[in-house]
Amino acid sequence: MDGKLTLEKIGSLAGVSRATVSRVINNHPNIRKDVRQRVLQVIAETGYQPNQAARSLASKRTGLLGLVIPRLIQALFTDLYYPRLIQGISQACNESGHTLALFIFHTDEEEQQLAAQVLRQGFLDGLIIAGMHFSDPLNQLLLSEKPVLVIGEPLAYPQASFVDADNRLGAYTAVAHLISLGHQRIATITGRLDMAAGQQRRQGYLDALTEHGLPIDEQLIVAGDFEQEKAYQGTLDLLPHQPDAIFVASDSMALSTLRALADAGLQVPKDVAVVGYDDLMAEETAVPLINPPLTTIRQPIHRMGVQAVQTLLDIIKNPHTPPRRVILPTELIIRQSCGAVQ
Amino acid sequence: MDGKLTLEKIGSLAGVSRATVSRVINNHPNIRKDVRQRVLQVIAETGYQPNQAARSLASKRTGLLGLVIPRLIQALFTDLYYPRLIQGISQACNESGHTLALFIFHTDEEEQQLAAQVLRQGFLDGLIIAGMHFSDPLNQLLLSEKPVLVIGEPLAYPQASFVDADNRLGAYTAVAHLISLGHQRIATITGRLDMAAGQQRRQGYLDALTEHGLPIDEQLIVAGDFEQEKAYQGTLDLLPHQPDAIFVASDSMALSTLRALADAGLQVPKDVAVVGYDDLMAEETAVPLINPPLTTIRQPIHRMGVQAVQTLLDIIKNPHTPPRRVILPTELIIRQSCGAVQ
DNA sequence: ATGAAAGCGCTAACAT
DNA sequence: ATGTTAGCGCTTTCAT
Repeated sequence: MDGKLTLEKIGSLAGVSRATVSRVINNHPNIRKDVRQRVLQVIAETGYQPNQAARSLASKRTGLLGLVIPRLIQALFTDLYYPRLIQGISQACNESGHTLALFIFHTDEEEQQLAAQVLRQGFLDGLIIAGMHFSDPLNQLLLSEKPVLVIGEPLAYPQASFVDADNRLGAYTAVAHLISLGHQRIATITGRLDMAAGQQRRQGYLDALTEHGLPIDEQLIVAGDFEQEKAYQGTLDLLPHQPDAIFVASDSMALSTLRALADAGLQVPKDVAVVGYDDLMAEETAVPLINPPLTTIRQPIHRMGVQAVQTLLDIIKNPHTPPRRVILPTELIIRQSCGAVQ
Repeated sequence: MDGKLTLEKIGSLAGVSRATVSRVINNHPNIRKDVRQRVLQVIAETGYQPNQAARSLASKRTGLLGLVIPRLIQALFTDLYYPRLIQGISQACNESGHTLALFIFHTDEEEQQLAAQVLRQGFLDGLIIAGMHFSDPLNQLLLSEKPVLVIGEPLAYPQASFVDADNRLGAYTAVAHLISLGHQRIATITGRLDMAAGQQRRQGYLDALTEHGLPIDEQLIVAGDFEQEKAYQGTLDLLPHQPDAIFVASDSMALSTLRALADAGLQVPKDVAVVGYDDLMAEETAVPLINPPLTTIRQPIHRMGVQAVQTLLDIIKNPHTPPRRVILPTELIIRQSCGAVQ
């Protein structure tokens, strides 16, 4: 009974041609009210669902947006950045009637192999790439004809459209806050410097010191990589230079810093103040148990996801227009680790 | 130059018909070695990519597997269960040459509306549903013709295929462990009892007490819902009945229990031992900072994801066969909160 | 082992 | 405002 419904059949049931039914389904103008009603009626009664493949073949659109997440497995396991991003992206997809295809690459080979396949002809209407770094083989995707939007400014590709949070200003705010609390020897543990997030947060740190007339001391700058191990060691390495505060470029690293300081017998914030970045330790879970609760810069991750989809759809709709550069604001979240509050 | 490549064109370049090229691409047998070579050669040289929509239209397969996650936003924000599950599912999809379409529902309406659309004709080859509860509107998806696999046993639909971890045995193991440590008044905070995970873990708790000759004391059983708030209050409610240990049906709730006990001035594990469930506080992040580190039951979440895809593909390949019931083992992870180690 | 040809179900240009 | 018709690019019988 079911399963064999086609436009043609719906048309004959409604007493119109299949073209009219198609127009009704696709919300074309210039359809008589009563005809539209009748057609919708039949569609509802029969439970007809258009065949997606046929639509795609004829229209050259699939309604599929791809989200590509590179091989930094660690991050996906470790914190809630990607879950929140995906949440935002998914929500925006639902709202715009698109479907989200998720590509997570687990190995370099997979990344190489599948990257090409992601671009399969007529498979995706557009592509969102999250978390690239400079030498990422995913960069090749940026060169395709397909509409692409990157999350996190891709420094090596100034012509690419992207959505990002204001890393420089976020870091600046964090450090300025520490300065306002009276700290003078403010150290930093940076993120990966081959990613915009790492570079720009470092720049914000430097700018804050400079603009407030504090000297830049290279010994107070440790190169991290967003991973915990280096952050732990980096913190220990900083101690001989007696920082009175540390700005750590991610919360995940900041946890290691807290641990290292505790292991060294130092109290936070009494001996050393700490500010993180990301606000990924959700209130509801770990925060109340982390001691002391982490002052940090919150990124509007969910909104970045939503924005990414909206911007991508705009690119799809208006190709051959200048690249989009969307930069969202961040927010200073004050908790105990900076010493501003008890 | 590019972009207009079709089977026909590849065929003429290789000196064969388009049918032969199709066979080569789809690894059909009965193709002369040299012909296959020649065709593959041309494909590689031209960078030809088959048009997905056309393939789907003709073959009635899309290579798309859907993953549906119901509207329990909270969970996605809060812990790493879904990220790990998605990771496993994605990996298995990559390996089998399928693409993962992700559907996250954020509101009830979305769930109602989109659930039908997920079933759009010829859009998905199959469907994985994660984290349903009894009255979930998603249950309607189980009634469709489409191959469906559920993660987490759907108690109301005994004929559905599913993958789950052994909740009952996991809980049993946790409680038996507490008993072996000499605890006598073991309380529990259960999960949602309208989900198998909640019900079965509760059953495991009961079985462990019974089999070890301990009495069941209803006052030591608090109904939780996998959320933090009830767990906090539930823990406080338990205290007058002087439990010497608490088995909490999820790590997330167990954190609240730890907090409540601390707030009540009780020491863990000295005054009260605690065992959680899930092992979602990844070693690399919060664990070292949670005090005391949580003894817990680890679920093979990643493997459940992989298994889900494999089982679904098996169902797609062999329809009209009995439902699959895959139950994976769990593992007791001993840390400090149970008092077994220092 | 290969080719010819018939669709798959829809959209969109064209015609009226 | 609606119908007619020509593909879209592939898979899959059916021949040979």
